[in-house]
Amino acid sequence: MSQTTSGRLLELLSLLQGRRDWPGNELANRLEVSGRTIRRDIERLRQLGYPVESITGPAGGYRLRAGSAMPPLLLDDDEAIAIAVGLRTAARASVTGIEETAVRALVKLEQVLPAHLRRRVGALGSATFTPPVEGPTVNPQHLTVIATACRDSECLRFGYRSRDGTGSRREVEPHSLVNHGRRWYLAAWDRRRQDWRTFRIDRLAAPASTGVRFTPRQLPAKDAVAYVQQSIKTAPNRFEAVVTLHAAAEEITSRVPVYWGTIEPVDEHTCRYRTGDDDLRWLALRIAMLGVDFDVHEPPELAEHLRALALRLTRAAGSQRRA
Amino acid sequence: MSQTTSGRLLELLSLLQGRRDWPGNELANRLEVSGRTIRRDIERLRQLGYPVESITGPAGGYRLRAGSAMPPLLLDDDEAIAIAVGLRTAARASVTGIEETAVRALVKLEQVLPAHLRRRVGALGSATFTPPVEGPTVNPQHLTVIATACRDSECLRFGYRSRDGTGSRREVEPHSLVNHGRRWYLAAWDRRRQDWRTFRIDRLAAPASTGVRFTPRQLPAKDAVAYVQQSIKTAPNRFEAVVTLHAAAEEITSRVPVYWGTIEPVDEHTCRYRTGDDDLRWLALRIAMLGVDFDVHEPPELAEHLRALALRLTRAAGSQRRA
DNA sequence: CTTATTTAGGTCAGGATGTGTCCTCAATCG
DNA sequence: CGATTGAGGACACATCCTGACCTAAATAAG
Repeated sequence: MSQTTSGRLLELLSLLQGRRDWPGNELANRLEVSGRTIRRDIERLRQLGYPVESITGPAGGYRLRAGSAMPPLLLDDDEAIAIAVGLRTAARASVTGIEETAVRALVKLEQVLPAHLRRRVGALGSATFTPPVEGPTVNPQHLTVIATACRDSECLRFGYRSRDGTGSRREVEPHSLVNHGRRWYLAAWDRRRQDWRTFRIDRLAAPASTGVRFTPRQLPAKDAVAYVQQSIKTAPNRFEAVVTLHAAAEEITSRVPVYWGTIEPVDEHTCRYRTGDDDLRWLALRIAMLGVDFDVHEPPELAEHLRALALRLTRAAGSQRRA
Repeated sequence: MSQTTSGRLLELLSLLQGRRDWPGNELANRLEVSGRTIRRDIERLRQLGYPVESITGPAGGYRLRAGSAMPPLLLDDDEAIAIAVGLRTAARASVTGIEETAVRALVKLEQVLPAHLRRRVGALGSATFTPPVEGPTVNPQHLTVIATACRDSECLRFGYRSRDGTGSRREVEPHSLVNHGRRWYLAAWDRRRQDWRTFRIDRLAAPASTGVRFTPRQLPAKDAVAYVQQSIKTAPNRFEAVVTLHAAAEEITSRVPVYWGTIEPVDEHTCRYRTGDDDLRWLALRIAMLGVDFDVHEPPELAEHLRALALRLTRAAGSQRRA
């Protein structure tokens, strides 16, 4: 029984996080120490920078307030799972600009996530929402494997399906994981080809750390984001749409995430919308979902697709018995 | 300088969570203690149940492994934000079955989230994805306020817009927050009406804790979920759709989350899909997104809406210069 | 194989620290 | 006003923590 006091401090923190108000003597009973020690422990927490409020009088007690720094979070199993799942979706979101941080936090969490919880997260992850019309999806498992390898400078091996469909096995020294547009990219040094490459995460299969350490190289660019940008600027989406929306620009902008394209006002009641995607169905739906009238200028395939879709809807509606 | 050792233990844990491998003497430098003390601290962590692996020899060091219980998570600012945002989306998801836990974790986190971080989360939250055609959205801020009040047995005050559109101010003793279908409900004792009520979270405005404590009452049902179910079973969706899909049932089931309706096979190439929503546009899109041919049986409004949509799409496609 | 590096851990001495008991004060609620 | 609850000083005692020093074992590189 040596570090009872450190352990007790953590337990105390955990109790304070789990409920708002704790009378001192209840804490004393739980932790099996005298009330005086509890007061001293509270003082210790305060000195560590975690503000504990206290209320005197009957119905008084202690309460952990928000301070200026994050205290250690003490989570139970379910909460840890919820956080893991939440971070996975946040990492996948490609909306908020925190995807990379989410992955970093996920790496930190997964490193210490007990095995039985990891299994539960995995089970939930697969049951999780699969968008009906999906663009190629990034596997959050892959993200963490890759981010971990980046963080720890360990070589990675994976299969890769390049743009033209040919497959290959790669062995790389991963540099950074970058979220750009709605996609994830890995900037890495390809060991066989002896050169820098970027890989789209949704195109790679079964990434695994080889366990081999490497000494990080200097990326031939200002930073990873810049590098990825310059590597992919030549290869944007398969379809680039230009449409005129019959609605005010302001009305639309609030509803379209920036990464989904750009809105320019034309006049008070119309605006121009540019957006791209590899998948026509997805592209069409995105525009249709806006719920306003519009005209398609580019590309011809989109118009084609819309006509087909319209036909399908008309047929579906027409098949109803009542006119 | 008294509780240097507890503080140092936390710091050590934080370092070990932030990177994989740490040579002992680097830790010693960082924490400004001797190597012997580091070894002792590591031993302490192990005795607290946090498995620290060690590798001897050159290029050796310490490494925090996953154990059988969650260690305290030590997060930096950005990570805390990512987690908060992730939990918010997880709470809103209504897909995975972990929404309630996500809210609980969120409450725990928000209780200790420093003010400046809270502001950043708020900013991100508002910038966050707003679905183009949205059902009534639940404000995650409301969720945490309500969940906190439930946890701490504090009275709540809020405005409520009932089904028929009339508004009222309520003061309640919150009992539980329940996620059901795609919606959130609050089961609570209405103080003015002296009776139990359920409230749809997306219908209430500006919930705030009054600070008044109450002693929890017994809910007149097995549990909160049961209570909410029995209260709402009379009032499902505004529109209930029945359609026949021209695709195999298996193909569809994998792509439709259960709460979005039921699929029954009809024959090898067709199946019946039942789903409901308050919003026709949303309902229509959900079916259209499946990307298969279909026939609408119910309701007539849906057929109407589809025809209108089809017309819009045809016009949009036709307006292109090239045929 | 040898050597250098790194963790493991025993021992010791001296100072620092944690704990319970006892006490007085201050704040708050009914 | 009285009961309850936190704040915190004082003291004595046991415990613990730390750094210094030492030896052993594992491992990677030459």
